[in-house]
Amino acid sequence: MVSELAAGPRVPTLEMVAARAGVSRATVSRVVNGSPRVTAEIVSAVQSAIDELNYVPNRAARSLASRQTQLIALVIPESVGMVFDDPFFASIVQGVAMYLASTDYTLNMLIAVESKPEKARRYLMGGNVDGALIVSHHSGDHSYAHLERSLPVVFAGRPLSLAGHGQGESYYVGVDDIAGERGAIEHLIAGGRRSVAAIAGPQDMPPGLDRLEGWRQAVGELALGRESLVEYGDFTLESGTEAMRRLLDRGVFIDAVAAANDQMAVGAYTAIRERGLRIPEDIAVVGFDNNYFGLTATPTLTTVHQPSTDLGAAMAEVLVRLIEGEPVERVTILPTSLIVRQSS
Amino acid sequence: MVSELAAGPRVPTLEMVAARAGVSRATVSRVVNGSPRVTAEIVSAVQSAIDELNYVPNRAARSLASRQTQLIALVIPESVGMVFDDPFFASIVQGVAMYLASTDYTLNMLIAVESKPEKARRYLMGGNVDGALIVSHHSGDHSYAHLERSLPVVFAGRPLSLAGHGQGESYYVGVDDIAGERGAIEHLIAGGRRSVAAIAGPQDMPPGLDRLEGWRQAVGELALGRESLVEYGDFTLESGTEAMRRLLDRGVFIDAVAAANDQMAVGAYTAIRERGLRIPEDIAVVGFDNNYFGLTATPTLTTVHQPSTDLGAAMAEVLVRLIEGEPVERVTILPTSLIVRQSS
DNA sequence: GTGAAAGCGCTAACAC
DNA sequence: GTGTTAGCGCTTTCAC
Repeated sequence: MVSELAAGPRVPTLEMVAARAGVSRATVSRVVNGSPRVTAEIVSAVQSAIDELNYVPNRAARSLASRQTQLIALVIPESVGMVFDDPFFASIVQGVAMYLASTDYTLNMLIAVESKPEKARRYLMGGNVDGALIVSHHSGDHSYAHLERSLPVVFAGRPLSLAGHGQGESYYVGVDDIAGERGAIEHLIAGGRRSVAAIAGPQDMPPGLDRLEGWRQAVGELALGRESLVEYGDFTLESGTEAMRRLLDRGVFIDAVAAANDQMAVGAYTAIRERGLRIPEDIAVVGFDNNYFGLTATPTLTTVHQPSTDLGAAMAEVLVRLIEGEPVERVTILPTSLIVRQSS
Repeated sequence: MVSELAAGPRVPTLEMVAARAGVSRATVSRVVNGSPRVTAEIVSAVQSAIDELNYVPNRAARSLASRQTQLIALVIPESVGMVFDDPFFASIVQGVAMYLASTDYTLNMLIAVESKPEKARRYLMGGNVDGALIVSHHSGDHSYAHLERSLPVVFAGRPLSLAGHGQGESYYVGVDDIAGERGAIEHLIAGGRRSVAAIAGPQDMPPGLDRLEGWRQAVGELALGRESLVEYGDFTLESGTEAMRRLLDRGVFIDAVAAANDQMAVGAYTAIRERGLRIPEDIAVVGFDNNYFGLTATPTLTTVHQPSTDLGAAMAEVLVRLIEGEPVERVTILPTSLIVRQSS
C-alpha cells in the first residue's frame, strides 16, 4: 500500500498548460526547453500559464521520451568501509553536489554494497543515469572501467596501471602527487633538515607509489642513506605511529619525516613524543591531504593541500561535458599547494 | 548535441524478455515485481530470459506508469555555508545512503542554492521524488514544512516552536539534547567539580536552547551562581575560545566547563592554556557531538556522542515507512551517550 | 494465472 | 513558427 500523500494532489501537466495558453503541447514543450523559434508573444503566454498553474515538468516522462535522465551517479564502493571516515569523500560529494546545482543534472548517490556488487553495475548499465562518477580514495581502482562502454564515466585519481586494461582509456581527475610531495620535502630541506625519513603508503595504490616517488626525487641529493629511511603504513593513524616507532628504532639520525597522508603524520606525533623528542625542534613532520587531522593536531601540521572539493567539482564538470559531447581531456590534474604550519 | 555513448547500445526491454520467454509483457512485469500469482515454471522461464539478456527495468518508464519515482531527496540548505565543514552532514549522508542501499530507493542529493530557492521547492513538489529528507544542522529550521502537503517529508532535529506552524505536525528524528547535556554535567559533578561553567550555543536553535537547559537542570543544586557562569558562542571553534576568555575574565572560580559542541570545547582549550591553566587538572572540559575535533584534540575531549550516522539511517527509515503507508511515530528520539576521554 | 489494451506525460519527427 | 502524430518502456485494469 502506498500513502495518500505519495499519490498526492494532481500535479499540473504540460497538456493543461497547453490548453490554458491556447497552444499545442509541442509548443509548450518548446518553450519549456527554450527552443529559439517560438514567437515572443507565445512564449510569454505559455510562460504565464506555467506560472499560474505552477507547472513543473515531470522528469520520468521527459526521460522516457528523450532517453536522457539528467541524473548523474556518484558511486562509492562500500569496501571503503565506513566510507566517510575519510573526510576526502565528504569533500568530493560536496564539490560534485555544488557543481551540479548549477546545471540541470541531479546527483544520485550510490553506495555499492559489496554483498550485491551486481546491483550497482546493472543499475548503471540499465540506462538509469546519464553518467557516473567513481570514487575510491587512494586505491586507483578502476574495476568499473568496463562501464565506459555503456555510459560516460569519470574516475577520481589515476588508475593503477594494470596489464589488460590499457592506460589512456579512462577519464579521470587527480592531483600531481609526485610534485606535491617533492615540494614538501624541498621545504624541509630548505628549512635546514638533513635527514628526511618517509612514512610511505601502501605500494599498490597510486598515491602511495607517487608520494614515495616524490620523496625519492627530492632527497636524491641528500648524503644520508635512502631506503633505510622508509617505513610503510596503511594510511591510518595507528599505522603512522607504528611506522614512526620502527623508524626511530633504527638508531639512524632523523630530523624530519614526511608521511603520505595527514592521519599517518599525526599518528607519528605519538611515537615521536614517546621518545621525548619535540616537534618540530627535534623532528619536523609534514603530511599530505590537508584535512582536519592536521588542522586540529598540536602542533598544527604542515601538509600538502589537495583540493578535494575542487576535485569533485572538476569530476562533475568533466562528466557533464562528456555527456553533452563537448571536448574534454581524458586526464585532468589539479594543483596541490604546501600549507606551512607549526610542525616544520 | 549529445554524445554517442549517452545514447549507447540498445538496452534490453521488458518486451524483449517477454518474447524470449514466450509470455506477455504483463507477465514479465509481474515477475519483475514479485507478484505472488504467477506459476513457478513461468517465473523461472522469465527469470532465465532476464538473466540471459541482462535485463534491467527502465526507471523512467516504470515511474511514469506507476507514479512512483523510487527517489528520495536529501535536501541541504546551502545557507549552511561550506556545508560539509561540519562532519555532521557527512555522517547523515552516510547513514541515509547506507540505509537506502538496502531498499529499492535511491538517494537524490539536493543542495538548495540560496540564489534559486524556488528551484529546489518546485523540483520537490513537481512529483520528481517520492519523499524528502531535510537537514540543516542546529537550526531546527522547518521552512520546508509546507512541502508536507505535497509529499512525505522528514526533518533532522526538532523544529523551532514558532507560532503559526503548529508543533506536532512535522515528522522528525533527533536526539535528547537536554538529557545528553545533563548526563555530561552530572559526570563532571560526580568527578568532584564544583563550579561548572557553560559555553552555550545560539539561543534561537533547539540544540542551543536544549543543551543549556540540560546544564541548568544538572547544576541546579550547586551552590555557585548560575547565570554568571554562562557565555554564548556560535558553534565555531573561535567563538569557543572567546567565550572561554570572557568566562575566565570574570574572576569567579571555575573548575569545569561544558561547551554546547565539540568545536567550541576545543576552542576553549586555547583560552584555558593562555591563562596557564591545565586541562583537566585545573579545568575539566566536555563537549557535545563527538566528532573529530574532540577526537584529535590534546587532551582528547570528553563529549556527548550524538549518533549522526544512525540519525541519517533513522530519517531514511521513517521516510520510507511514511511513503509506503506503514505506521510511524512523528517523533523519533535517538539516545546519546557519554564518551569519557582525557579532558575530564 | 495470463494476456490484451490503454495509458502515464513528455519529446521529436514530420507536415503545414 | 506551430500543430499532428507517434511513440519512449512500463504498469495496470479488465477480460478470459
